[in-house]
Amino acid sequence: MPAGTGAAPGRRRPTVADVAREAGVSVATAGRALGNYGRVRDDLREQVQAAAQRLGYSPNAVARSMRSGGTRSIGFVGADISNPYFATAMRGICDVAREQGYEPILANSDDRLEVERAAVSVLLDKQVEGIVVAPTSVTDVAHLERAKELGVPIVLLDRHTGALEADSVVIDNEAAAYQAVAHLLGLGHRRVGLLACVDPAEGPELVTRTGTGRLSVRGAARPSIDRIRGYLAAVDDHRATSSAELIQYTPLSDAAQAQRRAEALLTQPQPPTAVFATDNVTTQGLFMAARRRGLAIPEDVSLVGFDDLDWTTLVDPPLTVVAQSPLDMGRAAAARLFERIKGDDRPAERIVLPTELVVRSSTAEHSHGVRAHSG
Amino acid sequence: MPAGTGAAPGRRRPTVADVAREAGVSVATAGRALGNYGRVRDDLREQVQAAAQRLGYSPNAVARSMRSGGTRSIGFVGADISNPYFATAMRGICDVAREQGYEPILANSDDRLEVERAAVSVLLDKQVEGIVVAPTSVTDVAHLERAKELGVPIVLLDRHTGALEADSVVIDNEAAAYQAVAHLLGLGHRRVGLLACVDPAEGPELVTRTGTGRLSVRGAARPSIDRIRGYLAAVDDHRATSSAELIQYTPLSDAAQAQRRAEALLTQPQPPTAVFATDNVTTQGLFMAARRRGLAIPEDVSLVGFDDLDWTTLVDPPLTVVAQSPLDMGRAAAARLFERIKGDDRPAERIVLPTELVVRSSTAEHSHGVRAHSG
DNA sequence: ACGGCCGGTGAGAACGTTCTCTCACTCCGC
DNA sequence: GCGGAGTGAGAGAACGTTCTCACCGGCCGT
Repeated sequence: MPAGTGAAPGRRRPTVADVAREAGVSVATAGRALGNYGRVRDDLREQVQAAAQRLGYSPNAVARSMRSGGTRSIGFVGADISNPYFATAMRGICDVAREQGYEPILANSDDRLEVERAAVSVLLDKQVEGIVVAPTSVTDVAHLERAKELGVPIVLLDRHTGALEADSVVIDNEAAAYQAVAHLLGLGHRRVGLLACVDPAEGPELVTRTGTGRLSVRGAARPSIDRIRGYLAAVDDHRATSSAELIQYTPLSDAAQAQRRAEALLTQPQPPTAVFATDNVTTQGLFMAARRRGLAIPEDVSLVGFDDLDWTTLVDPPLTVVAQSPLDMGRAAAARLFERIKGDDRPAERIVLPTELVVRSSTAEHSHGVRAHSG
Repeated sequence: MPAGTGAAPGRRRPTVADVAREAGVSVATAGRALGNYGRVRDDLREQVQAAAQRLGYSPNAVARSMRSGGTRSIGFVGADISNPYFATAMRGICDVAREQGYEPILANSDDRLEVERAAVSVLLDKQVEGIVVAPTSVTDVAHLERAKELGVPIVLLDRHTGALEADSVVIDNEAAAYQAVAHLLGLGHRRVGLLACVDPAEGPELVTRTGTGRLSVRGAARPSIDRIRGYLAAVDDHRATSSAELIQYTPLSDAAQAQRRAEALLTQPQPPTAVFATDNVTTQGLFMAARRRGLAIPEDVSLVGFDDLDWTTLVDPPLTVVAQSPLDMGRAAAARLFERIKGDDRPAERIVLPTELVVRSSTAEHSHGVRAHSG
């Protein structure tokens, strides 16, 4: 028999029609037997399945999607998959998707709005059934609105926005930052620095002094902004030093730049005795800057970082950090997405996952600092 | 005008037929105007495009794929996207794919063959045009063979196999390991330990003593096996101590287990004075084990790790490592894949990317060791 | 015994796009 | 003025699957 498992590359895939012919039944019956829908006599079913086996038939998911509308694909749009935060979140999304029999399509936005827009557009054209997105902008959400209009549910990861009626999976960034900074202030530090992950051009405009002399931060609920807000609130509540010189800004995903900004922060005339970094890149930059400047941690300067990557316990001293779980966040986002895909139409929900301040050895009492303010 | 940008969620997407009706032309003409094929009169083209704009038309990629056969999707199957190696490789793949107008679909295999098989099968059903895979097995490749038969090119990442005629992007694992171990031996170490990433049940069976009294490793060209081979060759060439007690095995992606094995290695009666770890997980376990046991690096024990993750320069002392570039490997794999997709049918090629031994401060001369063997 | 019901089958439509084929019309040269 | 070439539009097929519908036979109830 010449037909069979020959290895001609690019051979046309057998179709239901081929199987039907081989089994001597109609296309409809073959379809029913293979697709497990409708009713087929048992002997015929086996006959069809045997024929399918012989021909090495497997269904064409594209044709199936075309007919039935469902692609069993979802999309994930994040800034950068090589960032451990997104990589781990993606892992969580993949796991849940696989349980549901779905495959995720990945797109990097590099935190650029036009790239994100294009990515979402392509995903919609590919008829994904839902999208998890860590949005670049929390104001410019027309492309996400369009997805919703087309009936494609959106779940926001890491960032929440009031501009879009969509589920989101976030942490309480303000509270987490507040807790971290309050920890430092509780140790007696009065000059606490901040290394924030915001475009440097944008930063100084965001933080302004109000009429009452306090610093405040404008802007929508991006994680870094909320973390700045938490920092300012803690400093304010504890009547610690509030000064623009204690704040440095650095763009996302630029470790070298983060380190330079950190060095600037640490080497000013009246340097902070403790610093809080708002994400894993700035944390790394901060640690390296302290190292390079020969500062002893925590004797010369206390450090609190963000994200509990595994290297934080490998360094000396182990770092005090705010820990979140991107794996759980990815899982939760995907789980919520599948509820929506299955037709859940409750009002949009904001799912807030817990963070934990993990106190290690990079923070200590400020020995020669101002005494706690007397009442 | 009631029709327009109403926000009824789940509204049917407009099709070419809708646009044609709106523009008052035939479906064929609308298709030509929108798809930029065939010839259309300029005024009609503009008319159609205006109608499309009005209706918010965008093409259904599934239907397009169905008709034309190309899905503009590729697949990537790796053990675990949350592993920095795979995450970075995926980034490289994504970048090249985007340049080509393709989207990658991601699947984790967890290094389990049956999961990998299922993933490849689903990808094929989804009609991906090519697959990059970091295969779990280098012998059981029937599922990859099937892809090739269907005309879907395969590029192997990280692992090469003679069992399949397919391009591969790898590093020279044996040479890299040899270089690392030779570096240690050159520093005067005679008892060099190995922490290898192989299933512990499998490990002892792989490494056996030959008739000439040498240790040798069986098995196909998996990275860890080749690295063991490089280790053995270096030890052998330099007539250093070759002993089963100097080798410990640990399964993939289990940092805790890796640490335990590393401690066992370091605390035996006659411990090694230097250790080589074969991948990033074992490197981390090794470092932590040395730390926990209070061993000074490099005074008490020299360490060489694998993979230059950013934490290797954050720890004290900075680690000597074998560096590879998963980003470049991902890029190269994707680039090769697209050549294949475009019809390149040259014989399969093995693309070997360079590695670099980055000497930092975790390795030093063995001070009180045995003198170099006299001739 | 006959009508209706039901399990089981086949023919064919439908999904939305691309592509082939046909045909009408225009313009040019002879 | 007429034929041929060339341009551009429309009708319809095709991709592979699922689903609707019609049909056919047997069985049951009356």
